Amino acid sequence: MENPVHPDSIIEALSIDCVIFGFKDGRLDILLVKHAEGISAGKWALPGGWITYGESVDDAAKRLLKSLTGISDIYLEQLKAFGDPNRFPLKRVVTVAYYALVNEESYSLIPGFTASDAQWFNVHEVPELIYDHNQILEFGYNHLKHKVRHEPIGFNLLPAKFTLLQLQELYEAILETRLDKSNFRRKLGKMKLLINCKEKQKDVSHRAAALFKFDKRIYVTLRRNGMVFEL
Amino acid sequence: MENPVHPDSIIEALSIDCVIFGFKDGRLDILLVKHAEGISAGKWALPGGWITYGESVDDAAKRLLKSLTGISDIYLEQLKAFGDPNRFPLKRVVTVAYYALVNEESYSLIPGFTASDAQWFNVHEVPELIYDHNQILEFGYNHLKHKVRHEPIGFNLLPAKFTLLQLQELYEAILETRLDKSNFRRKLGKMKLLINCKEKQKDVSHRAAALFKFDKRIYVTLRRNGMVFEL
DNA sequence: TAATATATGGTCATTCTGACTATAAGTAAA
DNA sequence: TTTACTTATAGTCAGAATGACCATATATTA
Repeated sequence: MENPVHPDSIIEALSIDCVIFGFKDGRLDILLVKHAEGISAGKWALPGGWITYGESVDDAAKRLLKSLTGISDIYLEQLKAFGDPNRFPLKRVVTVAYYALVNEESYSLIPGFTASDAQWFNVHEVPELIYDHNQILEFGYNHLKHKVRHEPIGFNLLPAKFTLLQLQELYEAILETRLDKSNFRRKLGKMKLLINCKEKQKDVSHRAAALFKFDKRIYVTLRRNGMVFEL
Repeated sequence: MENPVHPDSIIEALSIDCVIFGFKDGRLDILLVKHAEGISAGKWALPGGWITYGESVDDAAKRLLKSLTGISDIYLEQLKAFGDPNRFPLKRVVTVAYYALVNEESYSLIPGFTASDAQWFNVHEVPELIYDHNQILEFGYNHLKHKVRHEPIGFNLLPAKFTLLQLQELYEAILETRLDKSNFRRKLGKMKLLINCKEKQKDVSHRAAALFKFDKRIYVTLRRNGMVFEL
């Protein structure tokens, strides 16, 4: 009744790929790695790799993300399994895609041993990627657009303390639309999701804005019960 | 560069399981099959099986659902991959769960060759299932609850022509809540999703209600742009 | 001191919501 | 044939939310 294979050996038919979103200066970015070895060496791809027999699929996603980019302890959630029979050359591989939200400033990218480079790309200026990775990215972006309107997950893309304008620009970047500043604030206020840090922005050449953090308790409630972020 | 295995042989590490919801007489049901052979013979389970090298994961889900229950051409969408290393005995198997919405009356269940029985169970009276199938079911039910509030997918559970009360009872069953009849109608009316068939209900012992069908064009728009079904 | 950039708060007509009420149109029981 | 019962369908109304604005405050830089 025991697993006949070593827990460290990989499951040949299964891989992981991560769609990692970052946010900086009002732009929504996506993290890509350049393959250092294998059949797609030199090409850009979503960070990913193989699952072993000893770990859960979720754990594999965490491990791979960390080993390829140095990023850990972030919002990481399963997106979808991609299982077209011809999506991968050489053999049949189904990949389980994950998506993650990162505050870009908090992490310095450290390309791992199978990646020669790791870099942020504007989500609208992505190069051609290997296999079906462009499709996976597209799917992930659409998923994010939908999800951000019903759950307060966008905060994972911001630093711990942020201004209301930063938050608004984040939503504008994701949803590709312009929002009314005053109405946006009113809506956020009623949600009770934000806590005023009683601090001011620094080093800006205009009136400094108040800094906010978000209330994790309310966050849990809103995630459970859903919310409506029609802006 | 060719796949070294026969397209009909199965991918050992991957399976499919389907969470199939049905609706009848105001009750939300779930379809289960009783295994006829193998290590879990005699036990209830979600309908599922193995993926072959020659088919996509989506196609495998369709094939398995049809061969186990006789049901085809329905709303079937991927739910999530479940990948705990110990979820399946004997060997390491990751399963890709799908969920489907069916109008119960439109199909007669035909247990397939590896299932000795196929039967609808009230979603709140489900027996103990094999492996992690109770967890998968739970996940699927929560997913449905969320999704039904942002996309007009509930209609897949109803017959082609239905009354407004039937639609309301469907939402009440899924969301486990009571809704105000008058407000429900007003909201549906504004959505422009329903088309009056200009027909009346028959064989009821009270005033007959108008029958409606739903507008597939509006449906596509609402799925794309999202909607809010706060009732 | 003026120009300008952003912050922050407020107005107001319109629409939406939730809780109710009222009437209509059928069947079934008295 | 009248009455009871069931569901259908329409309407009311106060309060909340929305979208498009406007006004003022506070900071830096020319």
